[in-house]
Amino acid sequence: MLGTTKERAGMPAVSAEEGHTAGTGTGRRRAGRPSAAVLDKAGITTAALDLVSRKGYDGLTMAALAKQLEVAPSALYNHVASKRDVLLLVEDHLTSLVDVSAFGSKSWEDAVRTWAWSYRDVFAEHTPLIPVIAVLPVTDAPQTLAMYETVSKGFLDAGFPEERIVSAIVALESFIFGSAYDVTAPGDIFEPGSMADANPHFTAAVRSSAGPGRPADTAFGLGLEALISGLGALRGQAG
Amino acid sequence: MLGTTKERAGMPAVSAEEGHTAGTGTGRRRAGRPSAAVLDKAGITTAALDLVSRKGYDGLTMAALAKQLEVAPSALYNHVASKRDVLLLVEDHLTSLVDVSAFGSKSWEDAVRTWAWSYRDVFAEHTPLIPVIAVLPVTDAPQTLAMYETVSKGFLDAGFPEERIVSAIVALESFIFGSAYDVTAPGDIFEPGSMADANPHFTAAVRSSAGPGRPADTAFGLGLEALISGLGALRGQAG
DNA sequence: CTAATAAATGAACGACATTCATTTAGTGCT
DNA sequence: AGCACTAAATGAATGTCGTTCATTTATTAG
Repeated sequence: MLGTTKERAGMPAVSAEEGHTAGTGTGRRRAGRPSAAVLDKAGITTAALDLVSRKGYDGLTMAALAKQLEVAPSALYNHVASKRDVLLLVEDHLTSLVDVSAFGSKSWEDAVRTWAWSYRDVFAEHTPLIPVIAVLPVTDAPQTLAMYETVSKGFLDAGFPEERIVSAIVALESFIFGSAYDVTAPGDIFEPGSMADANPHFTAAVRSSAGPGRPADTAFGLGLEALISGLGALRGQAG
Repeated sequence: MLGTTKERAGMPAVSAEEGHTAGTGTGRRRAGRPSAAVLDKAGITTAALDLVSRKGYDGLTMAALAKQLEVAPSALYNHVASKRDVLLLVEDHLTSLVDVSAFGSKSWEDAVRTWAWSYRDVFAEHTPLIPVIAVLPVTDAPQTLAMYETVSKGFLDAGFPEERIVSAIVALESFIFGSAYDVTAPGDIFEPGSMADANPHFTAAVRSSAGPGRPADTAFGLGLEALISGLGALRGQAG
């Protein structure tokens, strides 16, 4: 019931832009409602993104967020119900950064490729969001919904049977989310170490797998091309 | 430096089995080292699994774990360095439940199918582990390493070029982890709600996507078959 | 004008993971 | 045997974090 009426994503003038310099402001605000609202969802979102980019997700605490916005932590709860809500705001903003432009201008294969790589790259920097996203109803995430709309239309126009589109997108998305983790994994994650002798085939496979570019990119490319050709075969079929 | 010498996974007699009845024991243990050790890694692992199955991952706290084992929370830190360590113990145990038996007895396609479904099913019940696993060096996880060994050998025997095996496994695993989340997602996660009108193609796709069985299973089956046929094409090729 | 609501402060709470001093028991060395 | 060292437990304490609540002040609706 709180904060439902006013806030829009229009970034109303100043507060969001100025607040997070967190600088040399003379003193604290006195208690009570200020004449101009200090917080809104857009400002909270950009402050959270800023904080994450500087301090990582460990640094994204309600207290740190409040400090950046120069408010008391409890003030945040007039605009979001929980920290999870903050993460949802961040997630929805990030989704708007995913490149869906190739749907409509390129072939289905190229469009999926562009979209998937972009999607993975965006969330590879934000893996702590993945457990939240994956169980998140899209209802509360307009940008996410917009992305699905564009992608769905691309699949439909490419001749996909309507009943299979959601499954195909979910399959791709699952692969994308899982792959986002790989990007941040340490390079030696598969080093068998002292147990190399007991696992000879795997050890040999690891040793011989070095190629150009990041291993995570190689694996992602491999899986993505497999999915594209496998799923592409559904086009033009009956349900 | 602590607890490195003695403990093995051999489940030494009683402690692991009896401890977690947490029942009508008369009183507290007096301070100081007990004659027979109360804790070991195997006991901690089974107690953690028990706790998770009864209370979920929210219920898996160091305090609750200690209570189940009838020790003080700080006693746990003589055997694990952190809660993350506990999660690693749990993860490695779960990996041993994944069915790799089809490698060696069935065709490569059938073996991958069996393995992948089993792997997904096991971790669908344990999604909070996924962020931990995904970045986890296999060195500390012998069961996990053993699984990779079996799968690697299966790929090699099926004619996969050695340099591609790790990438292929990573691609499959990424898909599996991502898909595990879907299983636990709410059924109405894709309901566009009030924004249905603004996203007609996606809304139509969602409405028409109802089929027999769980939606998560449909999507997983679709993606897995695509990956199997796409990756299977690598067999017998040069690197 | 007045009641309701929105938006801020600041104090407090309850979990939780983790650390530390202390106590007691086993182990290895001479 | 005796002694130092280490292992394994208790119990108290700490610091962080998300969240709630009473209170204050300003805006808005009727």
